[in-house]
Amino acid sequence: MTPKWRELADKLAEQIKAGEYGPGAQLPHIRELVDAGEGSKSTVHAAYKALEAEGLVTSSRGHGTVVRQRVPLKRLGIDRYDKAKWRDGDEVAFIADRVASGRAYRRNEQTQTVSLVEAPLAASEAHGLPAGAEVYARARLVKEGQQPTHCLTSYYRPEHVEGTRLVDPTPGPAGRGGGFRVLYDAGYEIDHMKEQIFARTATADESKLLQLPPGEPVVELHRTTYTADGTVVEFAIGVHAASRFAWEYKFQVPDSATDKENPQ
Amino acid sequence: MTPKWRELADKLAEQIKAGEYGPGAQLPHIRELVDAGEGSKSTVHAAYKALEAEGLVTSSRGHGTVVRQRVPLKRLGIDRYDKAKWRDGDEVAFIADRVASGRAYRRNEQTQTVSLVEAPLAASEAHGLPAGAEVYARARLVKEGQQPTHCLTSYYRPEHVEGTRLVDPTPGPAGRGGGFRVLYDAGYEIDHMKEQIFARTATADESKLLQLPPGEPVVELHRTTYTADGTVVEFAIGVHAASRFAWEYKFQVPDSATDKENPQ
DNA sequence: TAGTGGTCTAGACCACTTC
DNA sequence: AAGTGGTCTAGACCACTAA
Repeated sequence: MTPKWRELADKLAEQIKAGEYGPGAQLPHIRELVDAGEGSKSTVHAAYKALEAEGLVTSSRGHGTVVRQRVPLKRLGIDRYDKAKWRDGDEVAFIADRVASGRAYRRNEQTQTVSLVEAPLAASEAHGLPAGAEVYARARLVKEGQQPTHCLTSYYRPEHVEGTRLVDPTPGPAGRGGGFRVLYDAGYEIDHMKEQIFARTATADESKLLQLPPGEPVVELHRTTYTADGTVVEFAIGVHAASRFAWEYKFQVPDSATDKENPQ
Repeated sequence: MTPKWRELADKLAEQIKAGEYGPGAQLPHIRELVDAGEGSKSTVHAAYKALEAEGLVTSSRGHGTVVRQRVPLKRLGIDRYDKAKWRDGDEVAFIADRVASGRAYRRNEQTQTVSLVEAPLAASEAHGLPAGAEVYARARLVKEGQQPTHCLTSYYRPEHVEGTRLVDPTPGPAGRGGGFRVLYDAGYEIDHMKEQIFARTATADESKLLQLPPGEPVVELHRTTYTADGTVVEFAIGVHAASRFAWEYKFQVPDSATDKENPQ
């Protein structure tokens, strides 16, 4: 037996997908549907909550229930790390990202804090340090206009960054060229990377920080950055609002029969 | 004002994280908490639903509410496509996956259907076909024991696969070596790939198919497979239960200043 | 102040599982 | 039959927004 609220939710979802309610359109008010005989207030509310969980609508008190705008996914390819962007030019990496994607840059779209902390487990493992070793953590919250889109925390070994402007706790991007430029100037040129990606629902804290509706998925990205000799110079953890990003990777199909030194 | 059901859910979540309720443990029955003064049945139920949406517990009628087992993330690296697995050996690709990860293979863990369909938009674009062109769709649902973990639909151009055993609608993997082997035997050796990844909440249909609690995140994977001359021979869309998989990619940091023919 | 969604209750009833 | 979670109602009340 499919519940009544499910049937109502499916009916509305179909109407939304059919375009009967376009992005930004108001859905019928809860009390209207109650009067129309769709069930009690709790039942209609349950249907609306399901639609919200499925990412189709957002509800807010005083306003009503509105069909969500779908922001186009920002595609993240590996050219966002192009050395030319942060080594040769004056651009800060993430500004280059904005320019490339045709979005305007505004000040205060990124805030950062730097501090010496006990490394989280994943960070100490990536750096090959004992559990609980101290590392520098550079945390930033990145916004698109008013709306936070993701937060990113980089972990550095103290001996790699002490004395550089990376550990200067000034808000804003880490100066010209960003973090990779600072490492480059300190003699650590980045060479290759490993990215690990998985999705989960946001914790209560993250929902608040990224201003997400409860239950929204986030994508967690673990990025390990190496120099040519294999030294890990940065390990970063990003938490991204899943609705805003897609990742893209291109690679050769490996062949262990002929390719004894396969990079992966 | 944080609602009563939220407070109860947070209290229980903390107890779960503290290990007071280990994996597999029974949470108090709804009616017990009602009697204990935690609120009405609906209120306690709302708290339990929240915990379920957060992936901490599963409820089922007749049984009760039980703390979820955390299955370790299966890491998907690009070696899962290793040519040696499907070209040289007898292994079907996904069986090789199981062997590599130390899991037993059982029959009927994959079902498949093959049919000639109108290409979905993403598939026609990937193949460079006009919208609505006909393609072969090979859809399979992959399970881990009883539990479905992901579904995967491959789209092929008719001229690439007609007359091969790929379009023979027999359940089970596409014979020895799987789909890539069939293409190889037909003269299309795969060479490189593009994978696009993003996360979203499951639709109602997917929740049912993958047996996920409502609101669970899924990861959608778009895979485009090319031969050496750039012909697209397969475009696949996968929908994965987010709690079961992580993706891993390694790559060189690009440098457009020296590397004019950058692959990405 | 009026209208919106959100919470909560008490109790009836349903669907499923186990005994 | 007994016990589990799930659904549904009718109505009261709360929190927030807009005019």
